[in-house]
Amino acid sequence: MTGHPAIPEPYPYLARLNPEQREAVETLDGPLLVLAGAGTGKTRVLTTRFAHLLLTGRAHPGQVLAVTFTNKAAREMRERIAAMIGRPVEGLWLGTFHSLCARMLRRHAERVGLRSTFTILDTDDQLRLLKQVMEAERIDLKRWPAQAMMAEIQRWKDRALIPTAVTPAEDSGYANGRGRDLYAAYQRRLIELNAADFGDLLLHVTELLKREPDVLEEAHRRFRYILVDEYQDTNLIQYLWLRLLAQKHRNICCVGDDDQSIYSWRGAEIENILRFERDFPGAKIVRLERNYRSTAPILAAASALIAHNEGRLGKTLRPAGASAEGEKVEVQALWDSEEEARAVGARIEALRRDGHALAEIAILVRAGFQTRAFEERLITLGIPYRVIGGLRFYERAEIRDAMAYMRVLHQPADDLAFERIVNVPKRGLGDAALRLLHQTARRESIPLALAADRIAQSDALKGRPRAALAQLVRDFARWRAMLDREGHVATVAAMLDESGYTEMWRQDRSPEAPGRLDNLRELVRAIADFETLGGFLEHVALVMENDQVAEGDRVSLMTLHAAKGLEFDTVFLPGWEEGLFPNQRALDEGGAKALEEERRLAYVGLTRARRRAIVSWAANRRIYANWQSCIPSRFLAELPEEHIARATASSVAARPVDAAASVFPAVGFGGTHRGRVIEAGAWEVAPRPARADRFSVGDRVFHQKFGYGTVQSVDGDKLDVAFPTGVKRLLDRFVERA
DNA sequence: CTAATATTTATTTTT
DNA sequence: TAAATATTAG
Repeated sequence: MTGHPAIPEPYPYLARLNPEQREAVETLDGPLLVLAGAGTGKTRVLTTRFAHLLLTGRAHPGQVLAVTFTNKAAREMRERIAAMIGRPVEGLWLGTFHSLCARMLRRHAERVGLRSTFTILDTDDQLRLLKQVMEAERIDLKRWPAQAMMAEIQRWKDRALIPTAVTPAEDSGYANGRGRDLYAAYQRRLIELNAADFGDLLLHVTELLKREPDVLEEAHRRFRYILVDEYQDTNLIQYLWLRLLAQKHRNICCVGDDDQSIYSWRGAEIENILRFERDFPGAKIVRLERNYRSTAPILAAASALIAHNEGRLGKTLRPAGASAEGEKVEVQALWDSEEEARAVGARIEALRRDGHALAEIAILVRAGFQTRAFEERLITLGIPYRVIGGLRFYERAEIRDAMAYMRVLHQPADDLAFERIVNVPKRGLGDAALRLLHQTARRESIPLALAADRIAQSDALKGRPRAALAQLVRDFARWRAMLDREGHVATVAAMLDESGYTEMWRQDRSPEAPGRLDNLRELVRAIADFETLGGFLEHVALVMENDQVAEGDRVSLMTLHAAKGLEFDTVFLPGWEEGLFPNQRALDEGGAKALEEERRLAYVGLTRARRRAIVSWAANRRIYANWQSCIPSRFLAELPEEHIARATASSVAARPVDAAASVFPAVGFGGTHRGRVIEAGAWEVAPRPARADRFSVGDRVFHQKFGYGTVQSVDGDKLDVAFPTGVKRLLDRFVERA
């Protein structure tokens, strides 16, 4: 890869780059767009470029602003830069849009009416607050769900619109056109609570950069070079923020892949990357097209598929090196989602027998509910797996409760937190007490915590509630004093104990309770990693840590969205049916544009695979209550025939009742594929018995695996059958009359 | 305040 | 269908 071995290279790491990568690293001045296809060494370019800026003396660590979308990406980049430099680098402005904005906003909080201790609200708090605002404005929440209003507010914030900037054209007319007022009231409440939601972090900072020349100047003085990862996923306000920061020096390098833009529904505007050249005149564009990840057939399949999209800058992935060979991409037609799960399970077993690591296998689905069938099958087969995504640690109720205690301790004006814990554990402070608290707080314009103090000293409440409230007020005063003397770790531990919160879970007899106590212990342990309570709270708000420790050799199960940025030797892509993928609802909402985004999702899925991609679709799928027969996804027809091996399970082929089955001719099983015999047994395909062909108790039956047995009971299509090896519960279609 | 009952709604979710 | 949420009754 090195062009001139005779000339000594002052920067040896450059020699490890291919020419395009090298160009992307060495073009330090002026705007640069790096179009980095999947698996083309994007992260390497980004980190090398950062290190190069430092090592050439172009910039000090604090003069580079590097933005990512996820904390994971930021962490990875930080580690790789440290590895290249040879030591951890201090003072980097490297992080997510939100964490960088939070950092900037804390410096200038007072300019937007906040204090630097402001709380960052999560989605749950946001919604609760908005509901309160809407109730106060006498909006009928049944007619106008707060959820929808929240979505609209978020859309406005993504588009950099403060309440006064919302024009009728941007207003959907929600709540009889009162959306804008509600938005304004919501923003006022946030300031009163000394709080900001996620959108505010960018909104406030962008407003500051626009309005306050000295803030902008300071930023320009500081940031000489800007690096942006995943540029295709930026929304309008992120784009504006970047443009404001970059307008002076114009040293902005954006890395992205328009073909992997899959977050438009979160406000991402693919147009940002498509019109980069117009936004930054004189911009240079470098394309990274050498793919170091996947085999030629996988790349050919992915390329052919994505070529069906119109709005793209255009790139072709070429296999790097000698990976021109490889297995064809398999396309399997199965009877239903259960057969699909069995086929995938059997294939995984076979891979495992051949010595493949389970950690190198992933099942990528379009929608979360699809994982269930696979989970059940993997459990049955005893194959370890992990589901990535889903519940996050900091979203669990016990963690959020504990966090609320800490928030009240740290920032007594945090009414949302106070409200959450005032009666957790139960203190006899119900609706009536809460209403009184709110009344007092509103009348005197004070936070709830302070109102609690007033009420405890007055005789507005009597008996048990009054004593409980007084106790809570005294407790918080004591914990706050303790915080200064004994530090945050000891204080939080004491607070959770003395408040009775831990005791509440100890008393709880539900099966989850012990796990929750474990989580609480883990939480207290995590606090020790931070110097201050404020630092910890910010971490939790912004770094909703979601990556489970990759312990053990397990199959990964996740959505296609969650898979972006990951890679595996073997990737299963089930559920390629019209309606599911491409998703009907997405199509209904977004039309042709949405179809292209669905296709990009398919592209992302395929390009996750290094060596093997197995796509499948099921002719029947149960949607809610009833079964529905499915048509194969149009994406299947867009795959290039010469790189594809198609197979149709006999259960589908035997029943060419609909158009679905006739699209692919049956190939049957027991055929050979790349020289290996696929045993029919591995597919566990059996003809379905006709509807009338029911079993009754006492019937003798035969099963492929368990042999002969006797039917013990019948429950719909499920049978309990006594085999010599024991009683098994199975579906009637897997046994035949003996 | 809790428990039973009715109602709703089911795509993706980087922060 | 089934889970989550909202409402109502006790």
